[in-house]
Amino acid sequence: MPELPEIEAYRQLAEGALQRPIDRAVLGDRRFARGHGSPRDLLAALAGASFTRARRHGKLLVLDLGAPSEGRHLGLRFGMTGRLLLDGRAGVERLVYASERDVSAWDRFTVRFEDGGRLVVRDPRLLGGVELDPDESVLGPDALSITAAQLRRALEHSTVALKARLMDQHRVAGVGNLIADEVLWRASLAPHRRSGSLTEAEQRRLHRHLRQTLDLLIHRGGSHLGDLMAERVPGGRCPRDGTELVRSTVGGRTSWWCPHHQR
DNA sequence: ATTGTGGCCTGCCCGC
DNA sequence: TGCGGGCAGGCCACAA
Repeated sequence: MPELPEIEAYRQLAEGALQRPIDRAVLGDRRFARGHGSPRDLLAALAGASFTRARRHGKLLVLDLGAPSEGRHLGLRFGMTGRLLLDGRAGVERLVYASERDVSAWDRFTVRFEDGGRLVVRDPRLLGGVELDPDESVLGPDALSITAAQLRRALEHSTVALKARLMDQHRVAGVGNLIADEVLWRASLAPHRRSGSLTEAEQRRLHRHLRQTLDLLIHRGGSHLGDLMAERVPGGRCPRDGTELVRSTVGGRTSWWCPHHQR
């Protein structure tokens, strides 16, 4: 599924869409328009403009707009099955849990450029969305660049499960279910640990593994390429010590973890 | 304010 | 071979 590494790949792909005059944009499904503004206003802001910058904040891809929509921003979300395509090229090859079929009926949002090219969000399940001027202030620090002090503030004084807190986009932006399992496994921390119970040493360890893991997965090319991924199945074993992994629900999400070394 | 829960959405896999 | 139930989880509305 698209987590931070995939969105980063989409961002890099979208850089190829900058400074290209937009003819018009089309919504393949009205439900894909999110936020308070009307779909009409969203499409009107794009016509005749161009993208000036491609940014990423957690799992939100933001394309800044130039004249005549200077100061406005297009936000793209990809849910768990959304892909980004530019001129027919995909941002990532493989997306776990998502179909890899090439079905244009799943094109929920298309930006047509005057040069004939297209930027497309293809999302079978409609869990993603497009929004004009998304409120970025509700997002926590980006997980890739978060400082140790910021992570400590995101975790402290809470009895909520550590994993739930880590996945709360208002606290830390960019960590999804697969990466949360991978990071906690690497940091030897149990997902159900109370967020505020971490010692300073554990906080530092988690911070180090969070950034290292994201960096690693970006370079490997996907959130599904973690060392734990293949074992997130019944009977799966810890790649570190061979212990059978436990499956439990933490923060409403399926979690796989090692009862031996994750404490 | 904080926290937990259920619903949305639909392709895919498994068992019958 | 076809069919139906269950599963996947990011995000949001809603309740307590």
